Amino acid sequence: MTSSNKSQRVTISDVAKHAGVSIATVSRVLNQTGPVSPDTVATVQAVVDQLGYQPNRAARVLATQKTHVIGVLVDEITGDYSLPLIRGIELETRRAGYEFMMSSTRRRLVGTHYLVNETNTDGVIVFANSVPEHELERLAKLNFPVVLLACTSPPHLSIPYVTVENESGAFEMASYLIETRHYRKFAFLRGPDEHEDTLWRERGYREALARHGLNYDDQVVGEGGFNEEIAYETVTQWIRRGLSMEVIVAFDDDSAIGAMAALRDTNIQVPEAIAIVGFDDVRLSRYLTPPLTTVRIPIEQAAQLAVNKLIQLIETDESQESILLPTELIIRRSCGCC
Amino acid sequence: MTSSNKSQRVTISDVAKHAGVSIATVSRVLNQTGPVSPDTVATVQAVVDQLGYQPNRAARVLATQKTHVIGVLVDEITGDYSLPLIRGIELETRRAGYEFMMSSTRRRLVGTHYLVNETNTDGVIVFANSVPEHELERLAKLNFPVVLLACTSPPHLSIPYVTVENESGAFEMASYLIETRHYRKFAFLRGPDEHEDTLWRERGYREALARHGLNYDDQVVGEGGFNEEIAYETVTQWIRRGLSMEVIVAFDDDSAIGAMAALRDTNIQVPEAIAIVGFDDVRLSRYLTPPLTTVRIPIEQAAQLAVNKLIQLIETDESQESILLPTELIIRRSCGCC
DNA sequence: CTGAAAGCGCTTACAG
DNA sequence: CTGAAAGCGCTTACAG
Repeated sequence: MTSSNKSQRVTISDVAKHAGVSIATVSRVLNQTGPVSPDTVATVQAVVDQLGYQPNRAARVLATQKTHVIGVLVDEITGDYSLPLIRGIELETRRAGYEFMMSSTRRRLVGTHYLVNETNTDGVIVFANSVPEHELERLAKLNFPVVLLACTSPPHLSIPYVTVENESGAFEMASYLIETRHYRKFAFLRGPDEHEDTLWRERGYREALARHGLNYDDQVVGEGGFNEEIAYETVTQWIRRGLSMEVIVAFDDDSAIGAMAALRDTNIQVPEAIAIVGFDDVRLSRYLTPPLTTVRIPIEQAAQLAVNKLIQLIETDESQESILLPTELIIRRSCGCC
Repeated sequence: MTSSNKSQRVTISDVAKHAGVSIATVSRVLNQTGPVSPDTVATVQAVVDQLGYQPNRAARVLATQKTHVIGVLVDEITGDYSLPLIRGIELETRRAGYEFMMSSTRRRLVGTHYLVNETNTDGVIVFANSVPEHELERLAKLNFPVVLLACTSPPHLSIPYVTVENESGAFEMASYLIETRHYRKFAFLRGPDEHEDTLWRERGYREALARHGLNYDDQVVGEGGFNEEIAYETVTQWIRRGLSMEVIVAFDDDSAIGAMAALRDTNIQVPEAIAIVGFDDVRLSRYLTPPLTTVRIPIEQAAQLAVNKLIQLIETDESQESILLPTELIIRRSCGCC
């Protein structure tokens, strides 16, 4: 091995020296800015290749005030929706020649700033409720580019966002269950209140029930927590207490999975005795026994659009309207359809 | 909104001015380096808080030659193993006060450098075969910190690595299938040759078969591709051609899932007619019907260890031995056990 | 304990 | 078409 670590990294001065030009000229050919004679371009290029020169990122960032990095703030990297989300972000940032830095906010060290912020990115994507409102306010005050993913903006901030039609998705699901499957006795597994999805989905279900003369509040309602374990507990309690229901409507697939496990462990047949539906359509859902009826949300596409919107905001300082992506009802056996 | 974007961001000079000290002093209290009087510390801290000052990252990086960012190179962000991998990396980098940048190398633009490299990170984690050997050579020549994850080092480079005991995992699985389940007719769904896991697992299976007087090459062997679709195709062809087997041994869970689908679609009972086993133990596997017998690999833990090793390499320029994590046989119904 | 100044490696008006 | 020089916002010897 050669001596110390990075001392010998080749810089723009090295290239300039070898090519017999100024560093300004090297910079110009590298960035294809300003006029340079073809001969000069050729020599510089040759030297760059020969030396394997790559511009130092920090220096370039400092000079241009652009990082070409976008930040991604999520509450936790867990749950099967995370993967398409990350894939969408990676795909689209790379396509745009950007990089991304992701940080989860949940268990962050108290008192420190977020690891990913306005000092090391050109803008951030904020997933759902991962960042408290006062931080969004701070960023808005700085006029720092932010796009929300999977939630809407606090009204007074009007931050652009990309999310999905939770309300109509829930409405359609409930309508299907009532009109086509003729269910009347529902049990709901809600998500966390902090999570905006919970509110919209509940609203959609309420609305559909009301339309058919049913009252949401008369139904069995419990905590699903967007979480397998919590849902398992809740459903087990329901069974123990002898509550009756025709269908369990989970506010996301993870809690539907927990519910299904709870029924299996109490020897209750799905969907013959009790039907189950979810929300999200994670990869697992189609493989369950029975396969899970659910509402598909286009999370990868939403992530890609959020990236595009953010980059546009960064580069042009303007953003068009926020985006509400359609959801799709996915009928499988768990709802008793076939 | 205030005028332009980032012009009004507060810098160290602003803090110095407000506090009536030099920027050197501000820097000293911020970094807790060098001696500063308690009074000065207090005033500076007050000004920092009041102005909401956060040091510019690029400037700091340029001055210190440390990014506090590690790079993660993967071939593609897909497959269920990606999630624990990312989670492990995020958890451990954050714990160490680092950030990470991830980039997939597969569909990268030809001719450009990797987006994540020695110019914007202090070191990189390279997953499996995502980076060609000549690039590893280039980084080694620069003495740039690299840790391999889920593969071993090219012998002449001796790069530290963290991977799992694929060979003994495969050996144990095969031994169990032969000794306890008494299978003799195997069909293997191999992974891609470029993927080192394929080689080690195959070696483990060969060895176990040989020990029991069976020859690997006499068995049915086909492409699983670490991929559901490819495995589905292969198994469908096997059935169509009337090949017979007692158990399908997939080199990863994704191909096991594809195999299971193929058998279901040809009305062959698992495990009664043909048993199936996988490798990895992704989240889905326990939910399949029947649940999948497989070899669990501790991917999240491996990722965390890789991060630790890399950071140690960055900070002390030395690395202890490479790590081979144990695997665990997970027996479920798909192998015909119960 | 504190400050003036050099330096990190680039980009970009400004002259020529 | 090309170069000298200022500047981006920090850190860190070096003096005092």
